[in-house]
Order: sequence, then C-alpha cells, then structure tokens
Amino acid sequence: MKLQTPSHLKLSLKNVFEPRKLISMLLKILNQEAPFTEVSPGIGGPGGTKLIFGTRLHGTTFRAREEDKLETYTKEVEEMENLSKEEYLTTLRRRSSGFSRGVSKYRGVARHHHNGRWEARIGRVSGNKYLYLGTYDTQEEAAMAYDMAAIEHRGPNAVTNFDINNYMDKNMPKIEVKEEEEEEEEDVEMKQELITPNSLNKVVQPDENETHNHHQGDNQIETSVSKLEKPINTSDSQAMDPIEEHKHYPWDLCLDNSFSSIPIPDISLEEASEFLRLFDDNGFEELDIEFTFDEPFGGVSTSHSSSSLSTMTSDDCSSIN
DNA sequence: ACATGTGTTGAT
DNA sequence: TCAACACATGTG
Repeated sequence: MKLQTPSHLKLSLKNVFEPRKLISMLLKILNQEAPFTEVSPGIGGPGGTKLIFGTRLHGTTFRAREEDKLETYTKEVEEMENLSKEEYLTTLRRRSSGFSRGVSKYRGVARHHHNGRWEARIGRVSGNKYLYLGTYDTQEEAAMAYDMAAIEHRGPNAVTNFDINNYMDKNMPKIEVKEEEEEEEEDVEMKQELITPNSLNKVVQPDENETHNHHQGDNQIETSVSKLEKPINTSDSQAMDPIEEHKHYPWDLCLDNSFSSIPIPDISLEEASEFLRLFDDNGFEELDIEFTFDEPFGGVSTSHSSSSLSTMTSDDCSSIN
C-alpha cells in the first residue's frame, strides 16, 4: 500500500533549499512555533535527498516513503538535536545542489591553495564559463560576492548565502570581520548561541513511550528515540528571544518581511504558509496522522499521535516567548 | 544515467 | 586570475 503524504506538506529540495524560504520556515519552527525536532531532512535513497515537512511522529516531522523506516531518520534527528540552529541551517545549505563538499560554509567560496585567502567564484553563469569573483580575507565577504553575482546572473530566486534583502537595500549584513582564525571563533560563537535541544523539544508525550517500538534491538534507534522522549521541564527551559538571536545572524534578519516587501516572481509563498499552518493550534488538531498514511509509518504505530498532538499547542510556545 | 554547479587543483 | 577536472547531488 502506498504511503501518501499530502502534497502541500511535501517540499522538494528544489523548493526548500531556497534559503529565504527555507530559513523563514525554519525560523518559525525554531522560534518555538514548533519544536526543533519537527523538521527533518530525509535521505531519500535513489530518488535523492529530500527535505520534507510532513508527518509528525515521535514528536518529529517525517515524510514517509514507502520503503522508509524510522531508522532512516534517526541520524537526522540526532543531528538536529545536537546542532544549533545556525549549525543546522548551515548543514542544510551545504546540502543544496552542487554544494556538498569543501571547507567553506558558504556557497561559492573556497579556500585558495596559494595564499590561503577565500576565493569566490560562480560557475556557468550567463551562457557558460566561470566567473572569478576575487579573493577575500573572510568567508563572509566572499560569500557576499558570490551572492551578488548569483542574484545578478540568476535573478532574485538565486540561491544565496545570506538573505537577499541584504543586497536589495542599504543594510548590508554587518559582518564581523575577525582576524585569521575565523572558523574557530565562529564555531565558538555558535556554541554559545546553541539552542538547547531540550528547551525546544516539548511536544514529547510520556504516553508516547508505549506507542513506540522500544524493542527493536537496535541500539541506535533506541537511544535516539529515548532521547526524543526524555521528559522536558518546560518551566526552566531557557527562553530564547528570537529578536535577540537575530542580532547575531544578519543573514536571517527580516526574513518574513522580505517575503512581503520584495516582489519575488515565481516563488510561491503559499507553500511556506501552508506549512506553517500545520503548526497552528487548529492545524495540528486537524492533521490526523492516520489519514496521512494508509499504514503505520515504518511499522511503528502512530495511533496515539493525534491525541498527543493536541497537547502541542501555543501553550508550549507562548510559555517560551 | 545524465545534467548541473561547486570544490579542487594546476597553470599562467 | 584563469582554466579545467572531479564529484556530489538532483532530476527524468
């Protein structure tokens, strides 16, 4: 029997890995409108990587594939739990097309072998040929050079490192130009900004434990699942102020604004909003996982999910904000 | 399997 | 700085 995921919950890489849209959606999620673990990239096997927002399972959003098993996603779930928002978005960005290797966090940026500076380059634009964009002291500068070239040559839909708004109006992202050891320093910063996974992971219901298959004999799954289900103390979780956080990440500023203020042709924003609707109180109540699939996901029962879901309401979110 | 686009490497 | 190859990833 074929598993069905509502089409409006499915976003292919092509759509999702458009940073502005992706980040906007993720921000909504990460800003406590939904717990961090509700977004998961799925490794799609032969069909390629897909990032799907869809089915809630074990407090995590999964997109089901007929051949998928829960184990397929344990890696992603763990990854999301162990990474800060910034780090995770970086990994997502890196996974986008053609951007899978290398040392730089940014698209179009590579460390030059000669002088060690950061070289920006964009390939196969306007006809063919590569475009050398120069070398820079910092990754960020090179990344911006790439962004601008990308926008110029590929239009407003270009996949960019930073939010396109930064290039549309006066406010360029305030790049903290540090000395040499950028990477390390940034990593430190990231750690400081780390969103504790537990502080976000509030949807977990105790009774879900019984729902889960705890006796698969697979250690990895078990640890992952139990991690997810670790009871969370909502009250003492550190409230993350989204605004505060924005200060440190220029590229994710005014994402939502960008959607309304910038006319972006053929980007359908409905996808994003439709997706977000999922995380509305009502939306969740009505999203019956049983109707989402014709059979339990990966053989794991989801029968309790809908009742559990109802407890994941704005209460959880507002308590944080 | 093929197309695409970026990382890497070497030459100039 | 330029050019070309390597290769991961998406797509039909």
